Amino acid sequence: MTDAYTVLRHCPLLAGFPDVALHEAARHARVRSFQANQPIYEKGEPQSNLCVIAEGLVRISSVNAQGQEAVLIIFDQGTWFGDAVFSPGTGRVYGATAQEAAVLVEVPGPFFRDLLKRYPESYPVVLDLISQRLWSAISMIEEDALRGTQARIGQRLLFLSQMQRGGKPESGPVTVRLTREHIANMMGMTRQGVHRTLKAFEAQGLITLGYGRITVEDEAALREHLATLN
Amino acid sequence: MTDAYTVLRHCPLLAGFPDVALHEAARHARVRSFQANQPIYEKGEPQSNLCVIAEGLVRISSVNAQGQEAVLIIFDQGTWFGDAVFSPGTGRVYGATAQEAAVLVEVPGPFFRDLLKRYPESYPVVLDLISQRLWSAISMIEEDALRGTQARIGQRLLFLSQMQRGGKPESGPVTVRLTREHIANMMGMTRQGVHRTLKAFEAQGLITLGYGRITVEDEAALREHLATLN
DNA sequence: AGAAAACTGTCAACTGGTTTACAATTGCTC
DNA sequence: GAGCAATTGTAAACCAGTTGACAGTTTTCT
Repeated sequence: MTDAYTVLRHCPLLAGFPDVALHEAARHARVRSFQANQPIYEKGEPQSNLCVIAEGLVRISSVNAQGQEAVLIIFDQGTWFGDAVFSPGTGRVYGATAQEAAVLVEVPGPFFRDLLKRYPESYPVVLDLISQRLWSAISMIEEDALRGTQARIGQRLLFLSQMQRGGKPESGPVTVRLTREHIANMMGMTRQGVHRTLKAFEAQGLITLGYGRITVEDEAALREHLATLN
Repeated sequence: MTDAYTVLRHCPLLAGFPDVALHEAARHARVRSFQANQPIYEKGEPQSNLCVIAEGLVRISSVNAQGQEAVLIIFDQGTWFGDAVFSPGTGRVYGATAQEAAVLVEVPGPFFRDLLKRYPESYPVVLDLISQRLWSAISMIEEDALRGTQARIGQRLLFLSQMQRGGKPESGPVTVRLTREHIANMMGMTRQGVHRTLKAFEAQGLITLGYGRITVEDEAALREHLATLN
């Protein structure tokens, strides 16, 4: 099920393109597989491919000189990434790593930008989706500024569980396969600091903790709880 | 000097449009003046105008139920804002306020989106600039996660002073006209907490503090100092 | 000029998260 | 299935930043 055309066709970013265009893109695309924790690209690499996730999870992150990692976001099946796609010449700004085993469809940047020019009717969709990413980034900055750690961690869990569901309606528990340390790196906190909050959530029956995974038992209940605090 | 065409012509977002298009946009535009602290639009308003700053400073922010304000960014002369421009139908996501007395050129959203379709050669510039905003938002999230408060405050001061210069080369002190409280609201900190760091920077001769203003004496020196800590 | 409003400086008590350190568990590998 | 690496749980000392409170300063308004 890793037919390049099918994967591209289901990617929201490319929804504005006619089928001909996507078949052409599929011919120019390259399908690559990655093992868990294998790097996809590193900060600074000059490439500007558009990457669409056929399967698996991808972690976008930044590592500073002291070796601390900031996990910026985790993308799942069907979504796209590749930070230099629309600003050629800058090179990759952040690093991408396979969080779990993953299969990517990669469309060369120059080819993709050319395709956009040839099918300008696809631009509005692309603009809309990028603006939405901009807002969700800004809303994280907002939450960092206004809300306490409990609310921020809870919010992030909701975000991750929604991503896991892939947009499907809520129904029953959702398991997020991330270590406490990954969560901590997403929040700019320590593992121990995150632990305390998660344990509190678990005591309230909102989540269940396991080795390398966190299960959100009831998204609605968690959301409601978060609204009450801070 | 508030000729709508001239203002639009100097806005980087519109650099891809031919003169005819901008003259047309100018005819459809509305020029409005705002006093310091006057609201431009509030969160939730259904409009989607593109706002270009002819003069003054504009603060984009979000206020929560408890009345705390998160200052997300401050835009200056020549730049543009208006968060619903590219995703019509969502309404304003954040509020905009005149930080100082300001003059705006406002292009109606539906007209602007139509203009884009009629001049598709302008899309790449728009995409590039939006991606850049996305990255600068993400790099703030990254800094929040990885760096200590001193470095973050210093970095923000550099950002603000660069904005004040409007891209011109560094030369001599730059004064940022913001209160300590505004800085605190940008950092998600308290006025007192910010004060301590600023006082330390002043003691090192990196900045000078005044009523309602902060002067960065030497951007290079400040940048260098920030590199050493955290 | 005089008063009110906005902003700034400062300090002590408090507190939530970090740091440091170590033990217990889980899962993978040979 | 024994051994090892990765992950998790836990607790005390510590500390940076908040809270709350108040006095001093600068600006603005009348």
